[in-house]
Amino acid sequence: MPTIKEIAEIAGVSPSTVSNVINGHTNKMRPDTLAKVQKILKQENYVSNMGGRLLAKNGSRLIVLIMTYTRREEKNAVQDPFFSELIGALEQEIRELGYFMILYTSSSAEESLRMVDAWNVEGIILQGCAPWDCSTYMKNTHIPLVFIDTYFEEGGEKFINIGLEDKRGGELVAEHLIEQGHKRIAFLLDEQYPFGVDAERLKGFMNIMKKHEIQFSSKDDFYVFSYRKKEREAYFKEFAKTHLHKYTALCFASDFYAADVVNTFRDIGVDVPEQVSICGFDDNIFASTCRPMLTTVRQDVTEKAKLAVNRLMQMIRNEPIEEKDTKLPVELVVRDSIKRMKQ
Amino acid sequence: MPTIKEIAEIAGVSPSTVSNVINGHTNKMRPDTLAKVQKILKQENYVSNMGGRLLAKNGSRLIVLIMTYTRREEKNAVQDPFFSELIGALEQEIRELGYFMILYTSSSAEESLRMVDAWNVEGIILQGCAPWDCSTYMKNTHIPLVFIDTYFEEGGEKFINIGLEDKRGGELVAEHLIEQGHKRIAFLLDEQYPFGVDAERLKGFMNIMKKHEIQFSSKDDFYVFSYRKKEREAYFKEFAKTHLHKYTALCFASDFYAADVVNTFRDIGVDVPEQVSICGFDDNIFASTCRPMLTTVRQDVTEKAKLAVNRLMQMIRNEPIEEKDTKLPVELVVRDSIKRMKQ
DNA sequence: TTGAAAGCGATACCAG
DNA sequence: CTGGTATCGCTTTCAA
Repeated sequence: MPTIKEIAEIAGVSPSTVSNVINGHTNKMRPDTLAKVQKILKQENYVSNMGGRLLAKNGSRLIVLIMTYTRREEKNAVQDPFFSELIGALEQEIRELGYFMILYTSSSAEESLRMVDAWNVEGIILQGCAPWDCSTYMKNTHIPLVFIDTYFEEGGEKFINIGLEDKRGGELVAEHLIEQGHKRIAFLLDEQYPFGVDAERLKGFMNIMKKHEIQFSSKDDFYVFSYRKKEREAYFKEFAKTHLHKYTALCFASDFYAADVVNTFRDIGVDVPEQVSICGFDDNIFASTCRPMLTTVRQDVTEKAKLAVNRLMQMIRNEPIEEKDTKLPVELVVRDSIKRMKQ
Repeated sequence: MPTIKEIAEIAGVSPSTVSNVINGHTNKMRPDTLAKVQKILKQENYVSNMGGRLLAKNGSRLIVLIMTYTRREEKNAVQDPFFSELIGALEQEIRELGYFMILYTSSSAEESLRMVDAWNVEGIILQGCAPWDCSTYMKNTHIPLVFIDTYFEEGGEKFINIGLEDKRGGELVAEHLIEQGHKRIAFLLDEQYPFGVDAERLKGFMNIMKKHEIQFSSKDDFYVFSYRKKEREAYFKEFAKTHLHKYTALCFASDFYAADVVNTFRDIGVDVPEQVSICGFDDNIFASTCRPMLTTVRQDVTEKAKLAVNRLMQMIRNEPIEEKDTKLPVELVVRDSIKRMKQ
């Protein structure tokens, strides 16, 4: 791995000239020196030493993806195909732009930011940040920062976020169920006091229920299960015994849980959708890998990743951002887990 | 973010002394200077600048995970929970050791190695490297390098690898099926000429078939389907019509495909395990998320990740490695996808 | 149009 | 025991 100095020597020019060629400061340069240096650069297989770059305060070409798992800390979290698809798509975008991706699961905002400083990171993509943590990040760094799927407590209009029409998704679910003749519907979540995407999905759902004057009480028809597999499945079994008779349809904020319920119900002889309809959210691999296949709301994770990186690049290049909070469209995908009720 | 020089100034010592404190060269140092510097380091929240470190040829604290997708390039690859579990576990280990992880999906070995040089990477973990590519890596770098799940074409004894008792896994499958009274068994793969883990799994399977003198011809009883979802499912449906009657059990080299077959068969009214038994491999989330749940061979991905990082650290610290090719144990997990046949 | 030199932050050697 | 100084590779400013 040759250095700039060595290249310069071979080319018979000074290191500055080589540096200029590399960095494209090439407007007032004689074409033949340019050509000569470029040729040697290529032929010697020059790779710029990142240590030098960093130190000289040139860009580090480093983007860090910070993932903060708030719950589902167990294997679930990491086995969730949403994460791997996101990571994969992000990495690809970043690499194709000539950047490198550091993956960092955050224990604390402070720690994350220390490492951002240490590495002179050019941009941060933050996934799974809790609303109350966002401002910690914003206050303590001026590095370009893009949130993914985040809803903010306050001052959110200053943050750049790539999210989803979560509320609309919830509405789609409710509209579809009502259209299919369902009138007694429950919503199940893994969090007593939902926030972020789950809260929005629920909100949209409730909006439509209200609009159509269908009975739904967030006290009686909203149920909370555990994110831990064993407890969750026990809960579903219990639910089947004690509450299921009250409903014709059950809604979930993710396919992961919806698929789990379908399986658990099957194990105890509850037929989906004959005895109860189930609706998921995300349209990830679990939706089509489950039988019956889930009716669900589709989101395009790869698109989300691409947009996040593009937005970040705009910030890095100091371009103005017209749309700070992007909400990608959602779409209802009708499959087999919802039964049409007799009117 | 203060620099060493600034810390030195505040402490009233020289930069060298501060550096010595940071790097633990502290044996011949007066305890009070040590204490003083340490205090200021903490109070000023010192974070060492990685550019400086890199340039001074101190460790970069960088580990790169290179993932080479050979096939299943589509969403499957990246949605495969194996990858996310591996990535997650690797990141955690690496971070806890005070290192940082760069994630890089490789287009070519050369490109990967250029970036390894540029960043002064301390260690490489290589997942999914095809046998014929391994030596490219080995020949062109002296950076510590650990392979995951790799079988080598030749000279493999020089490589450090963390793998699985794949062959034993194949044996377990065959033994179990035979024990359950199956005599007509097919093996299905997504590759005409399997290599790596798939080849070993198949080999182990065939060994046992031969040992028990049960008919299995790699010409007639070995089937190749496509890794593309649509084509694959079409293939399975066709298979059900034309070949299924010849077998009582079907073996796969991954839960991903086994679960897919279970679902596809269900769609066309083929009952698993009543009409045919199915066996998977990996015991990942698809195995227990599928109905009937899959009988399969368990591997511990997290353990694999931990071992890989530990082995890499040994190499980085120049410690001798007693075991170059580690094969983690496998275990048969009996669930519901294999029927006991009448003898 | 090109080059010399300073400086970025951390380390290590050697002198005191 | 501590500090001065050269060094790593690259960028940038300014002078020629």
